[in-house]
Amino acid sequence: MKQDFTPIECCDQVEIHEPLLKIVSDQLPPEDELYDLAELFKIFGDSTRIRILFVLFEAEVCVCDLASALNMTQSAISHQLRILKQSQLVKARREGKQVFYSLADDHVRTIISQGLEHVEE
Amino acid sequence: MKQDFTPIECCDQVEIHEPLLKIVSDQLPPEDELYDLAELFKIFGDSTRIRILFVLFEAEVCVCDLASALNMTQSAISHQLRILKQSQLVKARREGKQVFYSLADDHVRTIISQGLEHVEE
DNA sequence: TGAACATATGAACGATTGTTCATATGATGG
DNA sequence: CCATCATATGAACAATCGTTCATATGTTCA
Repeated sequence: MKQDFTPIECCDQVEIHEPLLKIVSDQLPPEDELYDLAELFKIFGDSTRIRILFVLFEAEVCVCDLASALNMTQSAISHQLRILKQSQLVKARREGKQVFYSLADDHVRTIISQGLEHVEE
Repeated sequence: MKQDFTPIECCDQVEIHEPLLKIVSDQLPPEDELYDLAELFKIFGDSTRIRILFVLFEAEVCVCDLASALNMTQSAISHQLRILKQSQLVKARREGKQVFYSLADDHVRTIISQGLEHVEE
């Protein structure tokens, strides 16, 4: 998005180009919403985080169990949990020394299962 | 995913840990499916590609019009279209000098609108 | 209070990503 | 065939990302 906006006709086809620009400006969600949307999908775009979410589909789990279940270091899991929490996909509850994580809401399930459908074709 | 798997009890809580490992191995999709899933979401995790898809929600559009509508260089758009096409999210149709792109199927719409719902809260 | 355990976090590193620039490929019309 | 337009692509670069390592914070129990 470096280039300045210039309403130049493209492809020498003024009659296609003009209504297109109108459609785009009418239908495109605002810039910050598009950014947030991309940001959300970016979270799902890592298989460690996906695996964490799949475990949380089944149960509320502490960091240490997540690490051992997914066979990764506590640190790596903790870093990823922070990202998931910041994006409101996951919530944390402390119980003594341990912190238990669970899904923040059910959108996550829906989004991921839609993705799975596409992948499984 | 560097660490070797060792079935060590975690958090000194054998009674929690054991069934968890079972759940994980029973419910977790196979490794390659999780990878594909993450790979799919990675595609949506860029606002340029999201914007391209939003335009394609409305119409079949040639590269050059996409570039001017989204105010980006033809090269940048073309690179991104290649990624979208490789992931089967978009298909291409040549008509003379121009190449028109459109959505490959309707999963894309569903996935993105699910994402939007989450973001708009 | 101090040792032991669970979790969080900052810095550093290699790996991946998106854009730009230059150029190649492909199609059309003269 | 050649010039021109539309698109594709490879190399290069800065920016971002995920993991590791070392260490800090927070909690429990003796």
